[in-house]
Amino acid sequence: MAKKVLNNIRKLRLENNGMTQAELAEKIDATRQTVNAIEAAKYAPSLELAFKIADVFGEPLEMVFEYKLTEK
Amino acid sequence: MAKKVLNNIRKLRLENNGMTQAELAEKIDATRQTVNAIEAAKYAPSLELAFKIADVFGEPLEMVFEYKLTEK
DNA sequence: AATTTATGTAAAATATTTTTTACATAATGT
DNA sequence: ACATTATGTAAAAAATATTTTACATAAATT
Repeated sequence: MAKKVLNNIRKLRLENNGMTQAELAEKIDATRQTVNAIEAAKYAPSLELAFKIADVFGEPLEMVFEYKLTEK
Repeated sequence: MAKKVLNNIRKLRLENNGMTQAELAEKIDATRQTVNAIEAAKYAPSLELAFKIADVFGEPLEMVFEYKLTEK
């Protein structure tokens, strides 16, 4: 009933030569802990961070993050 | 040299029967002041709010918000 | 001209995101 | 087996987003 922000970060990291969380963090000027939390969907990133992450993978934002209905 | 989050909210509001800031705010469960600030790019919204706004206009997020190099 | 509606703005309070520091475990390499 | 690298997690502080309350002006309506 409620929409949630989902992401494909882990999949994209692994597809990109197994980029580590720390490497991704460095590329977006954030910390490893932030990447870890966002990837685990502990919280959603700011729009700016979301754009930076999508840019790293050369994907449109909506290929990385989706706003979707989730069962409970 | 720096990228910034730009938006087309005003344009989209006007195209949608001149939807007011207050009406948009209500549809996304935010306040009129928040819509006003985001529209004026005083700050960028959370990713979730950004998705909600895009949904109201039936547009993909990247049609509403762009992360672009800005002169100056 | 007077009234109502829409927008701009601001300060303080609250909520959320991000950093910093730190430790623990899992996975990989030597 | 040992050492190194990657990931998970947590608590407190800092930064940023959002609300609340309030007032001011602009624009539209009667």
